[in-house]
Amino acid sequence: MATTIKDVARRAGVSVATVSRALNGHANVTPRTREHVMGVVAQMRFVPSSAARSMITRRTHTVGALLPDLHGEYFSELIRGIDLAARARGLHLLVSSSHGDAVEAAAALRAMNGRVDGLLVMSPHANADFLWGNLSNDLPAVLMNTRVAGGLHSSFAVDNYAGAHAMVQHLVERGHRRIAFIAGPESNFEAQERLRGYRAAMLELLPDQSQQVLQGDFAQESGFRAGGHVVALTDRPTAIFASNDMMAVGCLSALSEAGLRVPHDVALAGFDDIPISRYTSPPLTTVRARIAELGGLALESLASAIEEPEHTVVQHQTLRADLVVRQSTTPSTEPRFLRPLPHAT
Amino acid sequence: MATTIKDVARRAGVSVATVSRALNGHANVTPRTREHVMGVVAQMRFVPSSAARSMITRRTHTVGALLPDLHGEYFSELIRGIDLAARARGLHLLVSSSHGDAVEAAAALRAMNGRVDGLLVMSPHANADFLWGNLSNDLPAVLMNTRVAGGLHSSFAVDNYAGAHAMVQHLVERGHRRIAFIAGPESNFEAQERLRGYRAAMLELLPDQSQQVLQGDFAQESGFRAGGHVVALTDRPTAIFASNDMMAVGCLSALSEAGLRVPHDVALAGFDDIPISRYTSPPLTTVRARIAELGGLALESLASAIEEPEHTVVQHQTLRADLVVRQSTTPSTEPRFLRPLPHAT
DNA sequence: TGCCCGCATGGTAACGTTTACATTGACAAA
DNA sequence: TTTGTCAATGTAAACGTTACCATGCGGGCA
Repeated sequence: MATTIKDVARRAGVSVATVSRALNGHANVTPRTREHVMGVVAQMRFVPSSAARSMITRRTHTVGALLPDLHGEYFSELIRGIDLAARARGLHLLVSSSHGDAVEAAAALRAMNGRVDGLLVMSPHANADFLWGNLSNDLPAVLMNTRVAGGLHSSFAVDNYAGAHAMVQHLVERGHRRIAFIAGPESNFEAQERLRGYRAAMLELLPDQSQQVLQGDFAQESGFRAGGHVVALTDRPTAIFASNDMMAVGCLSALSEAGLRVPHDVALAGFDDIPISRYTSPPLTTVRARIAELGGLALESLASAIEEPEHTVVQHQTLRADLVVRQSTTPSTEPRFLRPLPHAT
Repeated sequence: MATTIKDVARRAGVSVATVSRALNGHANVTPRTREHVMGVVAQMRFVPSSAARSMITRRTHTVGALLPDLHGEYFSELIRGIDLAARARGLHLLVSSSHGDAVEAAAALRAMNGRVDGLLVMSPHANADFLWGNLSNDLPAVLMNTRVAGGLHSSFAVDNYAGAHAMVQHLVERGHRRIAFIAGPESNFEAQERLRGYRAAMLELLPDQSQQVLQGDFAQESGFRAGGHVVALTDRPTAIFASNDMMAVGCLSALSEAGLRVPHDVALAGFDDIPISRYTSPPLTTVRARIAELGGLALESLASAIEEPEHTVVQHQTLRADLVVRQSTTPSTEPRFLRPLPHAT
């Protein structure tokens, strides 16, 4: 049915090898022949079967992305960063998202095997055993925001710990003492790191204050609930640090429903700097996670690992997380400003 | 290097044909043999080469999604809907997003050829010529939110026209006369339909009022600018209808910066009902576009077109867009309510 | 007992491409 | 003229799987 390289060769009056060479820009083809062949190719609207091609070249020109059950702008930013970098490299992107448990993630991982030249993995289940058990040994993989540190795979991560630490410091500098924290899902590595940053900073800067951690799950709804909870407290915190922007937005909604004004009655901060955080009212003080950049960097690293497997060294890079101060923690008369933090390892 | 079906056959002491049959759950294989073979397969961690497999079966078990340059929650919701439905069907998802111009989109489309069993297309460039020119004729494709109506491909679309119409009607019922509209990108089909709905409803319900359309591009920033513009008007509108939620959020930010209270001083409405719209303050009145459902339905349709190409009929389905009334258009004392609209064709 | 039928399994030709190797022909050097 | 070289092209063998047909074997039936 579909036209093959043989049909093209016949029509062009050359051999299949010549067609193949012309298509792949090989040397040793007369410009005249190449031109003629390409003309026939265009005329017949021939597209080489990537299956047959990748069968022999052992390249699919596709990378897989194994992602957790992500919502909202975090997800779209990540995909955007990856997709952009992939297209620039001429790579296709096979995504597999939203698998709840480890079994599902393992199945997804295995199904990718053979379909992709490399893998981008961001998964709460991605520990060393999981990867070893489900990943073909010779398949390059790059990890994002996971805890497998000393493993065989390169990894990229946002410096969640330092970011959270800096945010607490900012709040303390603004005079806050009772600072509540809305945590993310317990199994999530990023959530753990942010919580760790909060606890460390509190211990360091306000050793006498008790820490106040509310459970959340990174979804807006949980931020809303946490906000409602805070409002009802007798000894209300003067500042709330939500461990992601989505929850901060939910929390903001709960606070304003309760008639509390931000930042006058209570200061509020988030984490991620998703695009929408600039447009809440008041605009949200947060930590810039540069998620798109994370995805792009991970893909670049993966792509070079694919292209030259032997020259590749395993690297673990941490992306700086900058504090972004907006009105949700400062009176609106003060100018907005952006303060970079020193790069943490 | 990698283990092949031959290795498995040799180790199991059977022929490759038997291994293949066992793997694919074919009939005519003794349970005993099958079990034995599967044991060896598991032991050797053998994964069949999907390239070789799809070369002969002419199935890749992958569908492609060609998407425009989307941002924010609209994008993530859409992908989520598609991905979920795809996994349920055992299909993989190859995404290609964010191509600015038609040339880039055409390249992306052609590159998908042969890698996928079918295509999900949402693109401002997706007119009949574009599709015909770049799509293999025998490749099933389903369109989302595009204007190619009478074509060869099934299509699914949100009823943007009726949704926008209903929103204007709601605002009129609440006593508004001067209703401004923040439009989306001019080339975008959805934006056009929403604008058309606004104009038609205005003409029908408030024939003497002049229409007031501000240009936007669906990004928050443009909503923010439009909001700033409205604030400065001498004969200020009493209601603003942003043609998507992202712009509404941006607009809300501009309004509150200017000291205007929503909905007391000015009412505000959006479109899409992205998750965040429930958590703005005040919560946003909007039109529920059910984007995830759109993606899921489109994929279901595509999947059945792939499975039984001859039984498939071209269908054009329009998804009802329900009005969701929240506090941004009603005083907060009134209860929130949800009112479904009659299904429009 | 002999024959036939059906079932489990084996052998092998596809699938469409790339690529190593073979072949051709032209041209220059001897 | 002969011969060697090199560029351009052709030929055919891979790649790993599935599908088709052949084969052998055991059992039921005449």
